[in-house]
Amino acid sequence: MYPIGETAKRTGIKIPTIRYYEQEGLLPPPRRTQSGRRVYAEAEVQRLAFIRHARTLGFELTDIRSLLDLSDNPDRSCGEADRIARKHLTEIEARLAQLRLLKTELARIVKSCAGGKAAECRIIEALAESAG
Amino acid sequence: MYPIGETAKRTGIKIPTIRYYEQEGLLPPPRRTQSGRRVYAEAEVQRLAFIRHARTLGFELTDIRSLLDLSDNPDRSCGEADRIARKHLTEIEARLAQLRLLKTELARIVKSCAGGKAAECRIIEALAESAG
DNA sequence: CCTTGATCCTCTAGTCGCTAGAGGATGTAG
DNA sequence: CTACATCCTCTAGCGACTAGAGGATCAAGG
Repeated sequence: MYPIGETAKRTGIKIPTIRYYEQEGLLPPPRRTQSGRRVYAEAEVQRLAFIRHARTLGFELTDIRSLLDLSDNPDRSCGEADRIARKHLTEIEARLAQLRLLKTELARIVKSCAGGKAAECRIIEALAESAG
Repeated sequence: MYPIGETAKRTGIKIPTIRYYEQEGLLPPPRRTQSGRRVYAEAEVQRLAFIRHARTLGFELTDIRSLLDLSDNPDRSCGEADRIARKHLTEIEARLAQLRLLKTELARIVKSCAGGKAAECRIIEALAESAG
C-alpha cells in the first residue's frame, strides 16, 4: 500500500494527474487512511501503468475508459478494443501524412530565407501567399 | 468592404474564430457600421489569410503574432522569422519521429489481435505491460 | 408598413488533459 | 516541539477555439 507520492513515482504519473484520473472515473476511489490520505494497492498501480501506456500511445481518455472496461470484463469480446486501436492507428497515419507535408513545405520555406530585412524575407512572403 | 460572414467565407476562417483573433490582438479592431457590425477591407482579409496559412503550418498564435509583427515592420531584420520557423521545424521533426514510433508499435499491437475474448486480447495485454 | 429569415452583436461557458496555486491539515525526524 | 515534507480540497488557468443564450439589425417579399 503506497501513498499517492510513492504511486506517482512508481508510475511516472504526477500526483494531480492521478487525482484527476480518479475524478474522471478512470481510477476507482482508493482506500483512505484515517486522516483521509489516499493509499493505493498494487492493482491500482497496474491500472495507472495501463493508463500511462495508453496515453503514451496517444489514446484519448474516453478510449482508455473503454479499454479499461474491457480489461475489467475479460469475458467480453475483444472487438471493441480492436476497433478503438484501429481507429486510432488510422488517425495517427493521417496525422503522420499531414505532418510530413508540413515538414516539407516548412523546410522549403526556411531554406529559402537568405537573411536580410523582413521586406524581402521569403518566410514572411510565403506565409502571406493566400494559397495554402 | 465585407461583413464578417463574407470575410469568413473568403478566408475559410469561421466567424467566432475571426472575433477571437481580434480579441487576441492578431487582427486590429476593424471599422464598424453605424449599427456596430464589423466590416473588413482587403488588407484585413490578407492578414487573415496570413494567419490561416501559418496556422495550417502548425504555428502557435504567439509565434504568429511575432511573424505578423515582422510583416508589419518590413525594415526589421528577418532573423526572428527565421528563428521561429526553424524552431517550429525542429518541433515538427521531433513529433514526426515520435509519431512514427507510435505508429509502429500500435500497428504491431493491432496486428496481433486475433479476435476472441478480452481475456486473451493482445491489445489489452500489450497495454497492461508496464514497459512503455 | 410588416413580417420573415438571415446575419450580426456581446457574453458566458464548455472542450481536453492536465497544471498551478491557495490555504490548510497531517506525518515524520531530530 | 519545531521543522519540513507530504497530503488534502477547491478554484482557476492553459491553447485555440466552439457552442449557445438572448437580443439587435438587415434585406427582401407581400
